[in-house]
This record gives sequence, structure tokens and C-alpha cells, in this order.
Amino acid sequence: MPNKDEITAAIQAIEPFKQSDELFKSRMAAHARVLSVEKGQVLFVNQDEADKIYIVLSGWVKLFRETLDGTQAVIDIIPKNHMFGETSIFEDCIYPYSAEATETSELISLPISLLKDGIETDPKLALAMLSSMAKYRKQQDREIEHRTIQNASQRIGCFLLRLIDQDQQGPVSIHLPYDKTLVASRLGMQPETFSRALKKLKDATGIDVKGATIHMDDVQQLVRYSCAACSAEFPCKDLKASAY
Amino acid sequence: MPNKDEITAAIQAIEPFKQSDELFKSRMAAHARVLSVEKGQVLFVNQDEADKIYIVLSGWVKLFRETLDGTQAVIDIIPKNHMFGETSIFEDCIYPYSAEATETSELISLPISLLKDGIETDPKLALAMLSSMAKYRKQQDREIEHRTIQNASQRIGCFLLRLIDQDQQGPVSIHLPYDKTLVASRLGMQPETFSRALKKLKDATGIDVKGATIHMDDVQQLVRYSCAACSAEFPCKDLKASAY
DNA sequence: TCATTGAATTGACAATAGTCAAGGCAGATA
DNA sequence: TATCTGCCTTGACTATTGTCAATTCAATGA
Repeated sequence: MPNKDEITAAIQAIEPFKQSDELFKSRMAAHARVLSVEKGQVLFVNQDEADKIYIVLSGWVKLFRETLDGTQAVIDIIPKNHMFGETSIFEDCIYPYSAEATETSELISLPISLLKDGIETDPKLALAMLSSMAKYRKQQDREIEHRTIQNASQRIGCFLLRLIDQDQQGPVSIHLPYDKTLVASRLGMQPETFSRALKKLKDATGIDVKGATIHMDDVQQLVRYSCAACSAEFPCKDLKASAY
Repeated sequence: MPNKDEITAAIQAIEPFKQSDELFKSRMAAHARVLSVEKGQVLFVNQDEADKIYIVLSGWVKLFRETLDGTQAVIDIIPKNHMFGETSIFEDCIYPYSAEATETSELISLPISLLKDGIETDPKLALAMLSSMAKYRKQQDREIEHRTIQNASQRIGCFLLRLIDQDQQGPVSIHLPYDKTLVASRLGMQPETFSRALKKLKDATGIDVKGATIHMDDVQQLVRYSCAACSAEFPCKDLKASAY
């Protein structure tokens, strides 16, 4: 169970809050509620009234939408120290997606009204939110590009590259941040397709796959394979510190 | 050639500028430059220094990225009275995509520095920009959903539905806003796939296709076909007044 | 009216990804 | 250690989309 200091630290860690008013942050901290959730627990569903924002302290939260027959589209997977639920501060005030913990996770929730007030009264915070929205938008644009141009294996390669500390030289080991099934849905493909595409990637680039751990002697091989079908050049600066 | 009044009107028509300071808008108008561009003319390319924002007065502008081998991914197609190029007001200040007129078009360009100043000095404008960014983000999320869940025919149907005045009852006629090839790329498919998928849609829903004009007696038929593979219910409010 | 041009369609085929069913594997539990 | 469970993989097959080449169509201008 996180204490006051950890809550304050978590709020402070959120990109757009970093430079914001201390008073605002302490007010947020005062109203924070800690949540411990089990794997599979649903935090809210698409079209629910949006009254809270969430910060992930540990674990992962999947944002997704689904059709009546249960087919899911994963929008994003939120890692530690990131926020979600803030998309609809304006207008409709309903969540545009559902949120589900993909493993046992700790979260804090904050009244969305506080954030709304903060944005309206502190221009610096509004600018920071705007900047973070713009960043997210770029990421989504890139996502659409990837799904249009890259095939399954290339998307996996690209995903792996984004897990690497990009300044790294020489041999690299990566550990997948979450289940392969979840990675697959994050990349917009079926688990079976993921499995086969990973094997294809292995054959093409000589990476070494052992369970969730992937090792390679030469990152450049992977770069050549995946970044050939991408408009950006490796390393993709703007994706460096992003959510996975 | 548009006159001062038309320029002012165009600036006024941009969603986030509507409620903004009059002085800001007149300063923008004073610095506006009118551009007449031919079909195929490139306004800027991905990674160019972002010093201007653009407003479309007439015609269409395609935003896209491409890989070294020329494969394109269309990010968006900007209609009349919409703005583009504002994605990178912060940080890097480079355009994250290329822009090309898809037919003879009239545009105005404005120094991005003015918008930046405006946002930093007028909190109301910052809020309006934030709101418009959030809206755009939702649209992109929906776009990702569609590409994940819907097949080619369903995406076309969904596109058509968004062209309809959604309150309309009874028989409807639609005219495609631009070339089929461009619609295809907007929906992330090849022209050949578009052609075949449209035919399939026709067989499935009884729509009547004559060139770029599409007629149907019953919108509901199309709704049943396309919206079955979408998390949203028709009419999709949040897409109503959006760019196509 | 004819020729030209680019858009759109069509056919034949290849590549890619999805579906369904059957096992295999590894970590958790008793 | 044995068993259970859920994740992952594999095989066989289907569906969907992409690619390449050949026409067809329609708008345009000489």
C-alpha cells in the first residue's frame, strides 16, 4: 500500500504535471484514492461517465473497445507512471474506451474535476497538457502508419526496438513487458499470427527467442528489417520515452 | 483570389479559433498569405522545419508519410475550413508528415509563431486547442479500431455513413468528396481492393453505385452491415462534424 | 468527333493474416 | 511429485488483401 509520499511522487512523475503548480499537485494528492486491482478487473467501460483519471503505480492497464459480439480493439496499454482516462476532460465527459488491468496492479484515481479546474486556472498546466496531447497524437499517427505499411513481423521488430535503450551498442537482451497475447493485441494481430510472425522475424534477423526473453547480437539487423517499412529512421526519437 | 474578409472568415471558421481573442485573429489575418496550388503540389515534406500552419479554403490536402521505397500511409485528408500543420507547436518544430494538394486548392498560411504566442498568452485559446486535440485523438483511436476490426467493405460503408447528414430519414444520395483512389488510401487499402469491396458492399446492402454517386433507399441496411463491426452505435455523434 | 489521359475496374495469382482445433509447455497448486 | 491451468505454439484450412497486368471508362481538349 503506497503512502502519501509515494502518491505525491507518482503525481509528480506524470509528464504534464511536472512543471505544474505545487498547490495543484498537493490538492490532487489529498484527493487521491489508492486502488489494488486483480488481473482482469475492469475499471470502467466505454461510455461510462468519466469522473476520474487514473495513474498506474504498478502493473498494466489495457484500454480497448469492443463490439457487441466481443471483438476487441486494443487502443493502448498503459505502463507504470502513466495516466489514463483524461481524454474527455471536455465536452461529453464519457470515457471513449474500456479499461482493464492485465495483471495485479496498483493505481490511484483522482477526481477529473480537479484536473479540469487545474487546466482552466493554470495556463502552464494547460500548455503542458496540450504538449502531451500533441505527443500522443503523433504516436497515434505513427501507429496508423505502422498498421498500414508494416507486416506482422516488422511490427513486432519495431516493438522490440522501442524496448531497447536506444543508445545501446553491441549485444542486447530484451524482456517482453507483458504476455505475448497482450503484445499481439497491442500490435493489432491474433496470438497465432504473433507466434508465427515472431518465428519469421527470428529466421530473418537471427534474434534469439527464449520465452519472453529475446537476445540479439546486432540491433542493426533488426533495424534493417523493420525500419525499411517505416517513414522514420532508427532511433525514433519521439517514441523513446513513450508508453509501449 | 480571396479578399481580406474571406481570410478573416476562414480563420474565424476554425474550431479552436472561434471563441478566441479578436486581436489575435486580426493579427493572424494580417499575416496570412494566400496560396493557390495545383493538384499534386507538395506543401512541405515530413521532417521539414514547421514554421507555418495552413487553412484550406477550397480543395483538399492529403497528409501522409512515406518510406524510402515510396510506400505511402495517408494520415488524414483535410477538407475546406480545416487547419493542418499545427501538430508540432511544441518541442521539435518539424512537421511529422508530408502535405500534398490532391486537387487545385486555395490555402492560406500563417506563421506558426503567431499561434504559439497566442496559445501562450491567451489561456482560452490554449483550452480550445486542447479541446480540439482531444477530439482529434478520439478520432484517431476510432481509426485504429476500424482498421483492427472492420474489413474493407465495412470501412467503406462506415465512411459513407459519415458523409450522410445523420438526421436524415428515407432515401439518401451521397457524392464522394474526392477520387476513389484517394478514398481508398484514406481507408488504408489499395484502389483494387476498394473497387472490389465496394462491389461487395453493394451486393450486401443494395446500395446503388454510379461513378462517384451512391444512392440508397434505406440507410439502416448500411448501418447494420458496417456498424456491427464497430464499438460505436450509429449515429456516431463525435464523428459528425469531423474531417472525412 | 477523335485522341489523349488518368481513373477505375477486372482477372489471375500471391502473400498475408485469421480461424479452428489439437497439443505442448511451464508455473502454480495441492 | 502429480495435476491443473492458462499461455503459447503448431497444423490445416479459409478469408482477406495485395500485386501485376490488361482493359475499360470518362472527362478533357484539340
